[in-house]
Amino acid sequence: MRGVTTSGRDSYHHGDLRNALAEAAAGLAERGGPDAVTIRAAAREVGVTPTATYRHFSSQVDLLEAAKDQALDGMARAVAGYLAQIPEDGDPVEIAVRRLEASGRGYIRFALEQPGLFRTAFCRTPMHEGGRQLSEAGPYALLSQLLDDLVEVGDLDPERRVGAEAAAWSTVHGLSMLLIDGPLQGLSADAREDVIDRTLAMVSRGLGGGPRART
Amino acid sequence: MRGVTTSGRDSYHHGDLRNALAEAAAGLAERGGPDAVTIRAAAREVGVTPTATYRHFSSQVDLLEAAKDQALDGMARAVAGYLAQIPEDGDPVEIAVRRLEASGRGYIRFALEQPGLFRTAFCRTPMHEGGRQLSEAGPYALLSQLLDDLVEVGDLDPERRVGAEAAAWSTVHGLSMLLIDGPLQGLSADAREDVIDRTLAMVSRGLGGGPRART
DNA sequence: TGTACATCAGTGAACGCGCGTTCACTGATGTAC
DNA sequence: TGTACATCAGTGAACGCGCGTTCACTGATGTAC
Repeated sequence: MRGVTTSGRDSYHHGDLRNALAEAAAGLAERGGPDAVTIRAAAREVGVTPTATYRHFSSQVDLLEAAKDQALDGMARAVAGYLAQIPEDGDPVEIAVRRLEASGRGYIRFALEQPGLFRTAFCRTPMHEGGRQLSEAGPYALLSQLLDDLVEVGDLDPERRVGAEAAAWSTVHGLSMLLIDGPLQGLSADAREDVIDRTLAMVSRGLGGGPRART
Repeated sequence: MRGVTTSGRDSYHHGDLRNALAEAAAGLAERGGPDAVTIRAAAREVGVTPTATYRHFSSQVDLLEAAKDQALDGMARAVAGYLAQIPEDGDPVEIAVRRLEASGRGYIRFALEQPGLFRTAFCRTPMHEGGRQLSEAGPYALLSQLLDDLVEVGDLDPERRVGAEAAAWSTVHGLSMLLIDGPLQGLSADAREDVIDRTLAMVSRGLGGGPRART
């Protein structure tokens, strides 16, 4: 019955189980964080036997990593969204500074709006063997570009450019953590915005220290 | 046999079970993070029935919170240790700046040396009802004091003093996370030290922006 | 100093749960001829 | 176009695990008289 159409969705063969499971895993992560991503729960959600999962994922860790990927994608989208709001014309220095700030803001916003996904994106995973994930990661590359722009535009001293990714990322990441799980949890919306503004300003100042810092 | 002495350690009555369990919980956290803190494991470690735990802790969460407290204590000690190394005499500005830096360094060191405890100190706990933990926490109070000192000494503009706790803490906390669980995991010891130095310098600059920043 | 008894701090067995994973299987699909 | 058969993607039952928690209990402790 009704197994006739729509690419075999409810026939014996699912047709797209891997993606369906990955999305279910992301949904579980969104609602309950990394701990909620279990094979049985994902299978349940899709309406399939737990065993079926093993046709597409080698283990629970494998499934969790799929959820993690989805979470990272979501974060990248959020950051890109904020970045896109910055007008492209005007003073190049201001643009570069505002773009960096916008990316940080997008990062933090994502953490606040999707804490489950955020936690999943950064949850521990049984070691990938070989830490080659440093410069390859999307967010890292984007941040690098933004900082390069800052140098090119003259707001960031090249000598201070080294390791600036880590410094900027640390602040924004740490603030996200403290806001969603840590001692900054209970802040009112207003207080939160203020803290975010001030913290991002500190990064701009501490990194650039260019002309704008003296305004 | 040998149940005669030593404050009844191996008699039927343990004598100090609560503390023993709390310490066992901390040990579990040290080795395996917050997830390793279970009632059964703690009881096993102490050599006691799981049920006995319920004489001293109302639930697993209660026990986990004890481990969390121990972890926070350990962190406070680590920070205090670094702080104590800064000489008390000399240029007041430099002292204040170096003290802030030392506290950050102690924080990060603790995270690197005791990742299990660090994760436990900041793990999620089923809500304490009423977020009054903001200004009461030991680390927060200490940080506040250090920043006040910075203002008093003239290196930190009072206007920038507001919310500076969050900014400084965020950076140091975020860097810790990225170093132990995140994309900065694979760094060599040297690279790690460099990143720490540069990140702490960014904070000093971004916060103070006082005379030292122009050296 | 001795005894009766309340209280306290443990034991031991058992429950139900959800989990990851394995196994032998069966229904659906697609391909060679 | 039709049929035989290999392959693939699921099912269903079962395993063993460690967990949190409850229950009725018992041995040890300390206190009143």
